Amino acid sequence: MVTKEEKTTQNPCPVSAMVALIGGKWKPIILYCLRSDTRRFGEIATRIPTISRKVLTDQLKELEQDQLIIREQFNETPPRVEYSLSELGKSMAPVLAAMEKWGTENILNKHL
Amino acid sequence: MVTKEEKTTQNPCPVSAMVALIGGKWKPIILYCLRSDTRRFGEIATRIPTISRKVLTDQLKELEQDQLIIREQFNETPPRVEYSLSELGKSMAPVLAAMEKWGTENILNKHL
DNA sequence: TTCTTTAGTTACCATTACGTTACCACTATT
DNA sequence: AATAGTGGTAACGTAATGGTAACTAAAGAA
Repeated sequence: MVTKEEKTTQNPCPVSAMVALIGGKWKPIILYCLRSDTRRFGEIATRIPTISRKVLTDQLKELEQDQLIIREQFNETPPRVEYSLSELGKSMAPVLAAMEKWGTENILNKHL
Repeated sequence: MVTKEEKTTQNPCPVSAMVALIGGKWKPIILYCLRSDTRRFGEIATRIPTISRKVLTDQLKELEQDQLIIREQFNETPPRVEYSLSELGKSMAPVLAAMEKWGTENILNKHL
C-alpha cells in the first residue's frame, strides 16, 4: 500500500510508484479478475481459490484506499457487496494485459 | 521467487506466473535498471539508492536463479561483477515499459 | 427450531520480506 | 602502516504478509 510517507516523499521512479500500488502477491490478480466485470466478494474468492478470505478482505481494503477499486455495499440480507475497477484501476489495464501476455507466452505449459 | 512446488503445480493464471517471478518491492526496479545496459553491482546500488546491499544481493541471486538476468564475474582485484538481462529478462520489456508509462502518467508530480 | 447464506471480523500464529550493522579478501596507493 | 575500492557475507532484528479457526448478524427456508 501507499503510505503517507510515500505520498510526500518524491520518489522519482515511475516503476517504484507502480510497485507501491500493486506490489504483493495478490493485487495484480485481483485487478485482473475485475478487468471486465463487477464482481461480488464470493465470486472473487471462487475465481482465486488459493487466497484466504481474510487476505482477500485485506487486499480489497487497500485497493479501495488507493482508489483503484470501488466497493458498493447493498444493505440486504444476506449481505451483498460488489467490487469494480475505478477509472484509475481501469487505467492499469495495459500493465495487466502485458503481464497476462508474458505469462501466457513464457510460463504456462512450459515447465520452465 | 519461483519454488519447485510452483514449477510443478499447474497454476493456470498467467498473471500469477508473472507475479511469482517479479513480485516484491525491488525486482521490477532492478530489471528496469538493467533494461538498456549491462551494469556492475555498485552501479545498480547507486541507481537504486534506497535498497540495501544485502537485499540487492538477495534479489539479484533470485533473478539469476529464475534466469531473468545473467551474472558475469571477472577475477580481478578489486572484483568486478556485471549483470545483464537474459533473453527471458528482455522479454519482459513490454511489462516494464507499461509500468513505467503508467507511473509517469498517473503518479509522479500528482501528490495523488 | 435449526440450518443456510453472505461478507465479513477477531484472535492468534507462522512465514517471508526487508533492513542494519559489522565484517572479509585482495591489491594498489599514499 | 594505513586507507580505499569492490562485491559481497553473517548475524541479527523488525515489519509485512499470509493463513486458520471460530465467530457474527439477519432473514428465509426446511
